[in-house]
Amino acid sequence: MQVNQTQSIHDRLKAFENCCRREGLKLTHQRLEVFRELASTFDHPSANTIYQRVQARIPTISLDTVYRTLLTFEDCGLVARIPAFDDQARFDANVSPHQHLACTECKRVEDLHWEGFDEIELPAEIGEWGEIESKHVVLRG
Amino acid sequence: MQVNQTQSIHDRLKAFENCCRREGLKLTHQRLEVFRELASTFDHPSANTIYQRVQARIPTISLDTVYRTLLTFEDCGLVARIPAFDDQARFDANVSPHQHLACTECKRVEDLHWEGFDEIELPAEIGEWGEIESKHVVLRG
DNA sequence: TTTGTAAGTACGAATCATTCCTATTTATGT
DNA sequence: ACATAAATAGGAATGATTCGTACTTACAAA
Repeated sequence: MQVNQTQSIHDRLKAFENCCRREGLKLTHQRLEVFRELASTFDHPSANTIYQRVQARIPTISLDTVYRTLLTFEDCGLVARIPAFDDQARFDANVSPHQHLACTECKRVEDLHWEGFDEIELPAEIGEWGEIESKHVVLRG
Repeated sequence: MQVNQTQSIHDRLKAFENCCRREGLKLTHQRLEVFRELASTFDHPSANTIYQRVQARIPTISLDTVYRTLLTFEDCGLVARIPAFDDQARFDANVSPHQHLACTECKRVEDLHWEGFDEIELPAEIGEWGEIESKHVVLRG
């Protein structure tokens, strides 16, 4: 049950509501707006950026709530944490498999659809480990 | 101008000295011990771990010096920074192209030689960007 | 070998992202 | 409408990393 990028915002919010119900999460104003914000942009914002944007609609929201909400969503598989830079995490509501380009100059983060990357086989030694959590690519521009 | 993993510690230290001379870096006791420490293990330590280990030989060394030294080495291409976890950077004196497995449970980081990964072609859109800085893989175990 | 000096270091303070604490508020089942 | 467990706000705490600055040292030139 993945949130597909091609769905409309409305459909994605419906899917979001279903997911919350399924996971036993309360459907709060804050969670709805944080998700809506992330689902309606493609610029992979940081927690602080999301905080500032959501403040326009919920002036009293706290940064802590944004952080907690994003962590909750990450645990549910609703959003992906992108380790684009080592000082600040970025987030993406598109959880379908894809990679990212992160510019170390302008701090922009873009989607990268890298054919072949997800197809090549992982080395055998990985069998001894566990589940793959993430694959990440960073470039300088 | 890469420090090859197969070289002996002695040869690697020689190569290190040459690199410092070439870059106009003073060959200080602190730099030598930080490099020696990193070049003699395979466990990809954090700055703080390196600090603690080097303290055995230089009791007065400061954590700040370790951080500055590692950054200097990174700029020279003497060590690689591994963004294994988002709270703490790890370092590797092996700068030849390879990947890493990072266990989110036990925080161990291992080398991963992933045949094929370095061979597959990058998408064309990357031409518009700049130099590739790093490619990164994380797994959970 | 001695010396001048720019580079490097130590150490505490500052920064910045993220998380914790706790009193207050709210979504949701009954 | 109510009870209650979950969620939130806001400020304090944490932890990695970096700065400011006075002291020290590697190294080149004499």
